[in-house]
Amino acid sequence: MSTIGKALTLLDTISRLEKEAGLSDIARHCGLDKATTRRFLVELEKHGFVEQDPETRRYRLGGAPVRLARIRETRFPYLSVATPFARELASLAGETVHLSEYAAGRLSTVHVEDSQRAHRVIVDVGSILPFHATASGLGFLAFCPPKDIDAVLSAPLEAFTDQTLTDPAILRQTLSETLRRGYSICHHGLETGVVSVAAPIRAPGSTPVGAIAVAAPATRAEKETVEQMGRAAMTAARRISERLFGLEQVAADPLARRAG
Amino acid sequence: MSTIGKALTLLDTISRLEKEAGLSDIARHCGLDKATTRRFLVELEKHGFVEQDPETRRYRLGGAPVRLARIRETRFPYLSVATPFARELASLAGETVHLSEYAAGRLSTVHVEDSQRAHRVIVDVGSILPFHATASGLGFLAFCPPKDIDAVLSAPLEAFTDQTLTDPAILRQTLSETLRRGYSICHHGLETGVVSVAAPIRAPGSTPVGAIAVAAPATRAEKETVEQMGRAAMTAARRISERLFGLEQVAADPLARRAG
DNA sequence: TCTTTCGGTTCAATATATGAACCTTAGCTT
DNA sequence: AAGCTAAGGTTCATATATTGAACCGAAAGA
Repeated sequence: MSTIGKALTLLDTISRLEKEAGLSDIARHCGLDKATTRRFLVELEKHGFVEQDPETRRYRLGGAPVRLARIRETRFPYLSVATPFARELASLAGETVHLSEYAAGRLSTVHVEDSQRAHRVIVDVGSILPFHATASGLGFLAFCPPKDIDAVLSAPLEAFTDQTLTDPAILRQTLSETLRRGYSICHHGLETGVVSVAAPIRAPGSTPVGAIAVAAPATRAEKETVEQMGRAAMTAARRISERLFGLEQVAADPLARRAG
Repeated sequence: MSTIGKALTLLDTISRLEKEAGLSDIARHCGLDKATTRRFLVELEKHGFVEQDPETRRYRLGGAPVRLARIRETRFPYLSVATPFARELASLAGETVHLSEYAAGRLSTVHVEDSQRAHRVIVDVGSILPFHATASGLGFLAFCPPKDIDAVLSAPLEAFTDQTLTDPAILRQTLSETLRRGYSICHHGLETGVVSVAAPIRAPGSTPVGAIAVAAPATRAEKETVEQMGRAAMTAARRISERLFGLEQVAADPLARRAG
């Protein structure tokens, strides 16, 4: 792997640590030499991607990504467009809603609207959503071209619970159901006791860019409730997609839709 | 410079381009060889820091920084804490307000609340604020330790307008006034016709982490108005700082402030 | 006190990055 | 339509940056 790749992997590792970590800790997590780790950290720090606490000497995520994220957001306002719909969906469903975005071959959680209930599903911002074991992943993948599906299903599929689907044939069937239905359903895929539904956010006829999902405790997931949540997620996803891609088309080609 | 440094500089360059750019364009902007540029872009793309448009083959900022930024924001909620105060300040002052964060030796704009007026100052999210030529920069620097001030003032200082202060002696005086006053004032430092005021966001007795600034057209910047805006910015900065660092102390040491 | 582990550094060995030259395609000029 | 230019992308010998075992001093545990 190239040096850049290693450094960015290190950054990713840091982002996944619960809290600030020391040099040796980070080196161990990344499987890198301490000297190498240090040089990477120093370089990343120079550019603001990590920070070192001057007292504890531990390292944490820096401020540079914030600037980049804000720039991206002004050009492709995924969060600012989707968040209000996520909030609406959360209050409608009374359950935790999360938004994910596809980047670097992975689907990662970029926003969470917590349910107001005491008993609710907790989703961490920044967590990676496996394609085969989450509603978001299935809802996303179902609308991808066959080669992407093949790529995911031909890799080893981890069983996170004893009910995680790992058989490619069954998953293919689940995906085609999802495609037909318009939203995905996932029972206990990543964590036992959680049922979730999701729908992809996408330009018409194009690969999805992310997904919106509702996650509920299984005790509140009657068949009919799940269907309601699924349809609501699908509607939210469609409205977000229209706002993101419909308007962009207007901006790019004003004649396409006058007075839209 | 290390390969990592070069790659991150390239990423920074891309973030600064107005719009998506082609390979040769990017190579020229970075002063790198086309082959090198390409390898960097491929590597950055693998990790989601840049995206390539499959049609135009142009490159743009990717989604990975969004995930990192959200993680950082959950650990250090700078934007979510500061934004409401910025909005309040913007409506109070009736002028554009912007928030900046210090990272990688630079102060960069991470949020903007636009003034409602037709005639207003425009600030771009992601723009870099020079320390000597903006209210944010001066307000930040004034509260930094002397060695940081020396470092900035000993480097060449660009004159962005014919009124930009570039004389280190005068700047030192401006900084000490700012320190005494609690907020900075900058007349036509970066752009002619703009007057701005700013105050640093900081833990007590510690180096600032950013600044909040109000920017107004010079035609609306009477001496008294400027003072009012300055005091308002200072108040906003103080309240943001308390929320950020006051609460953190409580969390770290619950006995320090019971029933806060 | 002794031991271990920490953050951080050094330098010879070596793996990696580099860029001139190249290819192919797309658009423009003549 | 041929000819030209510049685009994106690739190759491979060369040059350079990366690597990691061994090292240091400090600090935390035993």
